[in-house]
Amino acid sequence: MKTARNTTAKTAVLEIFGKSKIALSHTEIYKQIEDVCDRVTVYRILDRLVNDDIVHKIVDLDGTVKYAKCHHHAQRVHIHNHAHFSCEKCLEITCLENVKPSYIMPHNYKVNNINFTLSGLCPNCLNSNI
Amino acid sequence: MKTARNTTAKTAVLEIFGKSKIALSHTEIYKQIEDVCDRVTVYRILDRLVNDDIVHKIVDLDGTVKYAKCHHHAQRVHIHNHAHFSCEKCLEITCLENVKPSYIMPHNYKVNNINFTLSGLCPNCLNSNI
DNA sequence: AACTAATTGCAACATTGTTGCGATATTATT
DNA sequence: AATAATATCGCAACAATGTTGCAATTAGTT
Ligand SMILES: [Zn+2]
Ligand SMILES: [Zn+2]
Ligand SMILES: [Zn+2]
Ligand SMILES: [Zn+2]
Repeated sequence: MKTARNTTAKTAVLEIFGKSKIALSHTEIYKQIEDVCDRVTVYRILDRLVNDDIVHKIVDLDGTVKYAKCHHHAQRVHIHNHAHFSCEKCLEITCLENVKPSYIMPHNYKVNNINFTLSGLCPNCLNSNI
Repeated sequence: MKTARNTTAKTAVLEIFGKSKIALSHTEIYKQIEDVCDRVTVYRILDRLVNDDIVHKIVDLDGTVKYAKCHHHAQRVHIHNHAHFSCEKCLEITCLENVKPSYIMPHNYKVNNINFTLSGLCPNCLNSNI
């Protein structure tokens, strides 16, 4: 049993997540705190935050990896089965916490987790497109 | 208008896709034909096959990129909106051509494409698990 | 203050994918 | 069959992203 520590770098990363409404990549996070710590440290902090269920990892349609803070509501059990929206124009990824797909699976598969990502135009880009 | 050519390398790649029931990564393909052509050639062939709608690109939950042959049925319009299954044990990715999710989106989003990937145990690994 | 273990920095490495360019091979044309 | 046009290839070099080992640092505890 290891006890997590509150380090300067970890605090900086959490502050960035607190300010952001969208999902962020390792590079985007690192650029904001390159004077605080090393690249590798950011990777390791993100790993730990994912393991501790404080942040979840999202893989975009093109393979880009991003991270977003989890919203734990009042639920005891915390599962990241919500959908994500990937804007083709501004490339932002947003959590769609309330969008949950329904589907019918063939037999003989055991589904443990799902990943549902939609792409297109986000509200911002849709409006500026008129 | 450029006319595609049938080269040795392209034929080799298509043969591999013909034999495989599951999606394949660039590396998996290249390993089978490294005496035929260069790594870069495999990348370029895959790009072209995707553009020509002969193969489709799949990004796994962990960011792994794979490719699978398209099944064009009798439909005129060809859209890759089917789901994929990613086995957590054998790591194989399978196309679930008939699984299509239904969902409700918030307003102000324009959805152009969806990516729906389920993970868990495939029929093979489920049986060998008993 | 001293101790313990989590965390960090750095360097080195691995994997995956891209680009430029001269050489080669395929296809259509004569 | 020879020629011409150009799609494709090989190679080398580069870029982006992520990982690992290990010694040094630092946070939390006693
Ligand atoms: Zn947008
Ligand atoms: Zn999310
Ligand atoms: Zn399996
Ligand atoms: Zn598929």
